[in-house]
Amino acid sequence: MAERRRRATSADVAARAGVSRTTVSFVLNAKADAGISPGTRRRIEEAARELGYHPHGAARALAGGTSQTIGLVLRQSAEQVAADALLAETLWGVASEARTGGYRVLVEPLSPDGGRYSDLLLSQRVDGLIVSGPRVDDEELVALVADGFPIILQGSLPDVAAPSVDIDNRAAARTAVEHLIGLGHRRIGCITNAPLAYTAAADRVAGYRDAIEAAEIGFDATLVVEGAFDAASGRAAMASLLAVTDRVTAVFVASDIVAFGALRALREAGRSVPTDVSVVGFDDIPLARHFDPPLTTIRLPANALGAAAGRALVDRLAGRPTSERTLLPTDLIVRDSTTVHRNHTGGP
Amino acid sequence: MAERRRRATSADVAARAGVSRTTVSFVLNAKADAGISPGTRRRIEEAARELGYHPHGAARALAGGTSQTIGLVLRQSAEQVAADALLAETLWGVASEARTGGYRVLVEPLSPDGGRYSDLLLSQRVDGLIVSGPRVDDEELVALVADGFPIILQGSLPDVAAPSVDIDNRAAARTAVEHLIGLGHRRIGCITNAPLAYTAAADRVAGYRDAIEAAEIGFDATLVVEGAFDAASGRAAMASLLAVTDRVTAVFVASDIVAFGALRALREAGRSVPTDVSVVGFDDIPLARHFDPPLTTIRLPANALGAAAGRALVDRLAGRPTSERTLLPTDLIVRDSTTVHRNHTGGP
DNA sequence: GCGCGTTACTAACGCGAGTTAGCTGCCCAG
DNA sequence: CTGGGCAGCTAACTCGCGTTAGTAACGCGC
Repeated sequence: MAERRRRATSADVAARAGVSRTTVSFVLNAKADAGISPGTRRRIEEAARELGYHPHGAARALAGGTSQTIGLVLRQSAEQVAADALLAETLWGVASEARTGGYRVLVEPLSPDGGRYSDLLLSQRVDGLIVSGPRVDDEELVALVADGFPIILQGSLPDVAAPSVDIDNRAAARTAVEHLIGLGHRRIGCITNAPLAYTAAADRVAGYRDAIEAAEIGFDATLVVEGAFDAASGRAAMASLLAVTDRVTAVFVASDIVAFGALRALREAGRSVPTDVSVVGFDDIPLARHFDPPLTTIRLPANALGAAAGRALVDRLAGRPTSERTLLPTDLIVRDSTTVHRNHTGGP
Repeated sequence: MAERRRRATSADVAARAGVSRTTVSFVLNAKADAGISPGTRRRIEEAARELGYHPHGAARALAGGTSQTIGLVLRQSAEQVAADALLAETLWGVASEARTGGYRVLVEPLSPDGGRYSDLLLSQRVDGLIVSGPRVDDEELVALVADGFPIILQGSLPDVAAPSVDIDNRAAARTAVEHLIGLGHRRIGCITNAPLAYTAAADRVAGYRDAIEAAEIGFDATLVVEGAFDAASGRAAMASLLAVTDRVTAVFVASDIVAFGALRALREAGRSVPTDVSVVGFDDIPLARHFDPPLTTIRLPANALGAAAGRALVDRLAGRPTSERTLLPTDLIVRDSTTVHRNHTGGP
């Protein structure tokens, strides 16, 4: 294996250009206030290029007091990660926005139970944190926020004084269900994306209920069944929903992946979609448009969500004002899994 | 916002414990060779706890010469990332293995065309790199490897002298196609997972060809159609395959996601799976078992792949010997999308 | 009572940068 | 001829920690 030659330091550059280290630092960091003659500037830049000089990150972090790195904490279990079709896209959004702000991204995947992450911040390895999928029982998070550390929440968490970036789950769910109601459906089931301890899941059910009650249909708790991240849970939930009542003509499933399982259960029960039962999903994963039938769903802007979180953190670190709560818009994407209720006679 | 009090340094701990900074360093880094009395040790540990001392990462990196961070370069476009259902799982594997080795993971998503990453290494922000999805035309990579930097390739790249971790795409593809041949199929199509410039895609086609030729069926280039990462490409590829010939009784699709599109095209053409056409996929994404019909496919151990790459890099950084080429095993998962050829009379 | 080996620690340097305070020469006004 | 101001640069300190070389105290054998 080739032995690497020692890295060039700023002192080497200074020596080669015949100036002091200070001047090198001024030139390479574009300090405008110090008057440097064009000739000197050129000599230094040339020397740096010839030596292949790259400033040492740690040294810079130590002297400058900033690591130019942000942390992304993924508070999800391994299974949730595997099931989360949009996580990579969100990560991409965070990273690209971070990069334009001059930051790198350190990723810390952490199961909800295991492991602390405060050390990242306390050891100054990162300048700030984006916490994805925060849970209410996370007292570590609460403590860090109380200490004034720069933290952005990706997802919702009431009673925590940190800026958050999210979609309006409740309103989006309501829109989805109103779509079904508009098609004449009255017996509408709901399958959650996750246990209700997750605020996103609870919010989506709340949106479902909003729509139901606004239409004066009457909320029926037996029509709400819990799913849990994956298609298998959706299949089971749909089966149990069909066991309780065979009168639902539409179902709102708060996750496309869970909905995929629900579609399978409907197929197995001999119900055709959308003829017998209309289905609306949530997320608009890339595969949703190729479901059988193509799934009507709510588009969740994963990349934009990551980008917004990244930008919020970068802004905060730069001392720029940050909005406390950013809600990104969602869209209802109507495809072929929903249709008018058979006995529906149409609008007014 | 609460103003944070200044971090405690090791000097603070030393002062509080009534010893020198050196002793603090010895105790907290568990240097066994320096004899420290139990009493002193206890005093120091207590002082550190009371002050909430956390060693400064950058200072430690500067003094110790190692950042305890590894970089993960994702050489994929944004669309590829969105379509890659297993990326998050791989990331998880890398991170967890890195953590047990005392490393953190810095993620650098980079479109194939845009942006350099050598700076990460040259500025010593990371101690080593895992490059996922390397391309042959990556001269930056070649240069870094030639300079002896610790780099692990996730994926295959002939002629680059860096250890790599991958699956045996060719053998796995061959297994998949042999499964079809064993069921009596003779006219077998192939839809790639990506353009053939990608080694993984080329290897899988090679495996397809191996099986075809070993069975003395005769390789027919018109039966090989290119897919490109997503379901839409699979749909188009399948449609064009059906346009060329309606005599294929089976298709090997080198990606589950592409296969999902292919299934759709078959449905639209009125062909039922597996009765009219058998389909084998590749990857075993979580949704594959819920496809209609549940997809026979090759399981790609995504998490293990990430873990193996992480471990290889950690080993290499620790100076332990590393195998040049790690090939992880794959399994054929037989589900319901494949069945015996209609006119097949059975085995010997 | 001297030499020698432990035991238990510390002084001081180095890592590679950013940054502050100040120094040197030169030009020009007075 | 002197003083002031500015352009252009540098000496020296700082960040927080790891580490080498070395010191002081103590016990012990003879």
